[in-house]
Amino acid sequence: MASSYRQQVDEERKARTRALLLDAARRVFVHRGYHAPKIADLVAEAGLGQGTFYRHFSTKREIFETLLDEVLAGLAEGFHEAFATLPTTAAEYRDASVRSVTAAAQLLREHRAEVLLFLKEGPTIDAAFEARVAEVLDSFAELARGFLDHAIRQGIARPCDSGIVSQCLVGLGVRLIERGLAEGNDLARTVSEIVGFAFEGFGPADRRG
Amino acid sequence: MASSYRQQVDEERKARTRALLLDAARRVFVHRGYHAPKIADLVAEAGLGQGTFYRHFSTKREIFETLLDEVLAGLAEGFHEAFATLPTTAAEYRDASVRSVTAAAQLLREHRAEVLLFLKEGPTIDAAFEARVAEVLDSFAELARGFLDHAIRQGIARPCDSGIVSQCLVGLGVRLIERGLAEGNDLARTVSEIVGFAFEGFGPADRRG
Amino acid sequence: MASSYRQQVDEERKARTRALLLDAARRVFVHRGYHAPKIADLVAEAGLGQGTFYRHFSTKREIFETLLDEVLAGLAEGFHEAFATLPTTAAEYRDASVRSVTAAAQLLREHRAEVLLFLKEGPTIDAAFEARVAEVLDSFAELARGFLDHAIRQGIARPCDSGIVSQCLVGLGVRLIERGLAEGNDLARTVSEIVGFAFEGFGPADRRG
Amino acid sequence: MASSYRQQVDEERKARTRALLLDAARRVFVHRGYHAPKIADLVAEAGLGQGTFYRHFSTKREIFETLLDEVLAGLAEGFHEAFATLPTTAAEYRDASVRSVTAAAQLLREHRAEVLLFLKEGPTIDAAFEARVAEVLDSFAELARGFLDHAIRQGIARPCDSGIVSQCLVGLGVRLIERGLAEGNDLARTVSEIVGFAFEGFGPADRRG
DNA sequence: AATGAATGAGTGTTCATTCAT
DNA sequence: CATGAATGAACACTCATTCAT
Repeated sequence: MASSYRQQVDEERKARTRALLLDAARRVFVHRGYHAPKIADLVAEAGLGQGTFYRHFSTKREIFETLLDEVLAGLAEGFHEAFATLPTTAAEYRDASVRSVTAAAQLLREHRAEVLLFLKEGPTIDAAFEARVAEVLDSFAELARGFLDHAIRQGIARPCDSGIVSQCLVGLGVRLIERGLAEGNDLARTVSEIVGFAFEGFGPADRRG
Repeated sequence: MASSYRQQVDEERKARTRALLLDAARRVFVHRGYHAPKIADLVAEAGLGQGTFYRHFSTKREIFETLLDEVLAGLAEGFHEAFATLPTTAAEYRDASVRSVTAAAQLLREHRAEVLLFLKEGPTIDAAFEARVAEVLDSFAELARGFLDHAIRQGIARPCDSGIVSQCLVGLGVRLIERGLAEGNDLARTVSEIVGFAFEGFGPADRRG
Repeated sequence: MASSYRQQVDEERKARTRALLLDAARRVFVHRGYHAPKIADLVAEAGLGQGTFYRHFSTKREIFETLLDEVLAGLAEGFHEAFATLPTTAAEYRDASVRSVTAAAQLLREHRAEVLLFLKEGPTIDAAFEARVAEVLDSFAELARGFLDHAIRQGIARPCDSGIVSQCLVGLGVRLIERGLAEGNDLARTVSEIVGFAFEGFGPADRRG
Repeated sequence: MASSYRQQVDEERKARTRALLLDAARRVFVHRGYHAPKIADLVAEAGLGQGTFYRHFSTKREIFETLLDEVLAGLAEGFHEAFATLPTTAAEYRDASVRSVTAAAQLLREHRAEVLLFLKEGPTIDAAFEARVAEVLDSFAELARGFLDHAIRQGIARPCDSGIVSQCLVGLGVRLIERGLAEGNDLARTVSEIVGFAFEGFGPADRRG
């Protein structure tokens, strides 16, 4: 019993130390990128000993990946929720889009620093990590494409190459995150502009009914 | 003078060696990114001695920046040409856009590897380099915004927040380059889809006249 | 506290390692001078790893200076003692000089290797180090000058330019150290000759009373 | 004949280049010491090409030694002259000493920078060079000892250990050169003090007749 | 003969990793 | 479990030397 208690205390301490490391790593990576900081910088920020790092992670890459796994896992649920329902009528479609995009933008805004980290540094770590980033973005494109194909079939959307257009939507979203165009109080405004652009482009209003 | 001849010969040899280095660096960076290769890898690829590198560049960062200065300088002219004229009527506007976007896409396609290198690795080198990349992308956004504002004033385009929409266009373009959606024979097709999307969005066709 | 114990143990280990380095450096510098040995030679002599050097010192210059700070600090006390008292009568003066010079010579003899190192290599390291050596020698000259001026005022010494004569005394001492003329059993003999020369020169005995 | 003319022109050019190198080396060594400057610094100061150095000398040590051989050769004659005659009477002895020391001091003053270079840097180059410096100083000591022994035998000088006293005289001289105490207009004064000190020491005047 | 571009062995220095405490 | 001193492989960089011109 005593030993089991001891074991539990140790486990908790270990978990706490690990959390300190991950938190420090997040701050350091966000501030200085992936490549510049050394292991020594991470443990210094965490206020821990040099050797402690290796009791929890074996490389800088590993702690970086762990960090982003956590971030992605945190986002996944929110996204699933944001894009849960497929609208069926044209009227619903636009409103639903505004709601979904707003929810997504809010989510991303809350985790902007980490998301940017993932987008910016991820592709430069190694081929495997680059593939992960590509996969995530492609999964968004797939999501968008699903909606778009559905809408086209329903006659709600103009027939178009959904493969290309969905990638455009992803690119557009990434750029807006990078530029921080949904920061401050601009969110509603920005979402409205995005959805407007996505639905109608910037072409002449008079061509529309 | 013999000495002047000697001087010229030496200069040419030096220029040739420098070109060998830059060329090798381009191949290596495109293949393995900025961070992974060591100076030794660059000179090995160039077939030159280790010390030769330092007669021409003083850091990896310097040769990388030189390389991309050359690439950007090479692209600048082509872009200037591609977007030289502002159309005045709605009919012209779309055709002109197709022509310009096609020209730009062709240009980017020819230098895709270097452009991707610049976009992917640039922001991870240091703050100064990150700023340069941001500046280049923003200058494209500014270009787009100028066209858009002009078109809005002419009544050719729907009134919209040109600041946001122009950034969307940049993001969309970057994503298509990254995904290679204008490779192969798809260029005309892709351009047509982009322009279609940009002018009309994916909204219902029936809303248009 | 266990952690305080740990801290102390680590501190001691670090101090021991530092001492090993300084000791090895002394042997190597004495044997081969300042310029010839590489950092690698110092750590090899100490039986330590290459990187260990940089945990304690940042340049060869730094360890050299540290070494000589220690030597000078060690000598300072002895010298202070050796030259503590100002004699007041002519009879005392000569005896006191013999005692002081003997004590100083003994001290220097014990640390001859390091003193020679300081005198020989110090001025060739850089301007700052050269200035330090000059300062030390000048401080000896000042010391001598003080005694001399005192003696002149007391009528114990012949009026002379104490600035020049004190520098002569320093030079004479340095030379005897360099030539090792107080080594072996010659100390008493040498001191006697020096004091004799300093008090009476080599001029004809018959000119004296 | 033509070829012989060409040969002579080439030889002269070579000699001129060699002189440029030696002159530049002297300036650089005097200014920055032996160890700090690289070959590149020597040729830069000479305004010559990097490779040119190796057509005349094979190492930095060689040009340094050549340089000092020239300096020493230049001094040798002057010294020989300065100390040519052995005085025979006490009266002569002191005057002759003043004359000799003055001549020597003038000579050294004219070449002070090179002499200091030799004294300071010489012993830190390698064992062989150190031995050369020691040999030169010892030869001066031998010279002094010869005079001293002669004077003692003549009853002109007080019997003393001429081995020790002659080394004292050398050390005293070296120190005065180092401190520059015979610069400016002080030469006569300094010489007078030196000779006074050497002949009579600083002991009480009243002990003398 | 003089040149200066090219060279690569040699060296200082960093930093991920180990391990005794 | 946590630590931080010690480590040495890895790397950046220098500079004496060579050699084609």
